Amino acid sequence: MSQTARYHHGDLHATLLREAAVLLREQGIEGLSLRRLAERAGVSRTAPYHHFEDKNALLCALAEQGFRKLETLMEEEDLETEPVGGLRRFVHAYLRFASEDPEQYELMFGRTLWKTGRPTESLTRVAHGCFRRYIDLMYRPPLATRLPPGMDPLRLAQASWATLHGLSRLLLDGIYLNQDDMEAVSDQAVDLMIAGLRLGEDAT
Amino acid sequence: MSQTARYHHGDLHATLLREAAVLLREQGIEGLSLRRLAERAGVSRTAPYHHFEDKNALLCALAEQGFRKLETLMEEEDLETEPVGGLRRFVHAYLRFASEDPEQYELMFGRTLWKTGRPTESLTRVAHGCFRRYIDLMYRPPLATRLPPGMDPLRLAQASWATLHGLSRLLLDGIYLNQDDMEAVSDQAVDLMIAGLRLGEDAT
DNA sequence: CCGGGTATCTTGACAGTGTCAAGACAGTAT
DNA sequence: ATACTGTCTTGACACTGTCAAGATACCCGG
Repeated sequence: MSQTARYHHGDLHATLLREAAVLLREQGIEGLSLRRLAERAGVSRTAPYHHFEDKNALLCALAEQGFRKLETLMEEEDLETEPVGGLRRFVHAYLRFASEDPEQYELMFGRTLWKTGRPTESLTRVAHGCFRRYIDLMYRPPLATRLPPGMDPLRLAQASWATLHGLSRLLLDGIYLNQDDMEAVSDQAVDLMIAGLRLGEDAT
Repeated sequence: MSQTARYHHGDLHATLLREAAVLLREQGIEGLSLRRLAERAGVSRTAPYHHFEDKNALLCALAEQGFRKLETLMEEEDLETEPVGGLRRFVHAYLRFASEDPEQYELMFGRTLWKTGRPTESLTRVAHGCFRRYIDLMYRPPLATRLPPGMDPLRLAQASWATLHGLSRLLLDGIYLNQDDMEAVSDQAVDLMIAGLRLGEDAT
């Protein structure tokens, strides 16, 4: 054994996930084929099928990792003491998350899994947990207590997430936004939210 | 000739575009293969290559059709006499456009063309014309004259389009929005814009 | 210690994809 | 009529995900 090629890989499951993440980042979703992945892991074409049911299942696991990262990112930001500044920093952090690994973001939110593919039960749970955490921001102080009367926190959460998501997509797909504009546009987006929240009236 | 299979199709170019649109709508981008399309047009696998350089070129032509439709849709809405109501109707019209032919919208704005593929010069021109028309809305009355001082119309246009786009994507990819929520969420989005524009102050 | 049983990994094969190369046919202009 | 050009065809290649069968290594009860 030792250096020589072993029949059993040892820790293929983890290796596959790790190498898949690299391949995804460097080559994009289109470049992430099971065969290339297997070759990279030093294993035959069909070996991955003993650790993941499907290509779909592997991609779901990969996306799940992404959502966990996003979740920790959301926990770091403290909106309690500084609502407006915290919101602004969160928006920037979200966009940075999307633009630092665009292909991962695409996988997490794209149609590959949610529309064309079949999202794992596990992925669905983690993703929904992420949304819920965001929505909760609107239901708890300091935001909840400052919403204009009659404004539904759920709807506001959905609309503002949509803005974040739309900015990310336009940027990542390279449609009519580039990285240089991003700073200014995202600040504008925050201003829209703040105005909608009428949040600037008693805090900075 | 007449009923019997002719060697020359006659109008393959137009037929391909027409059938491709049908196939796209019914089967989605993933289901739109050149071979199936050729079969549907009653022609051999490689015949399309005499009318379109590439699969990419064909998809670009298809997306271009979509942008033309979107452009006429934008011209129909009259913001001059009724800014707020017109804006609300425009938002609904945009989302209806996206949800009536989701696969077309995906093709128009998705990564298939803009990131993975190479957008045709012609497609780029039409798409940018569409953006420009939208941006112009912010630079001309009645909107331009009512923007809060210091607000950049370009940034506002980009941010608000991002919101529209994000709503569409979340809805179409079936992530955490469904058609039933859409009405309420889009109204919320309009409210955000209006608040940002401080538009409700002198008109309804 | 040893014999099964099981998890893991392999090769072979199949249907599907986009695309290139070479040849067959039809219409058009000289 | 002859040459030319645009159109369409068949054949082939490399690539994909996935299934079926067989080979190998490990583990656990006897």
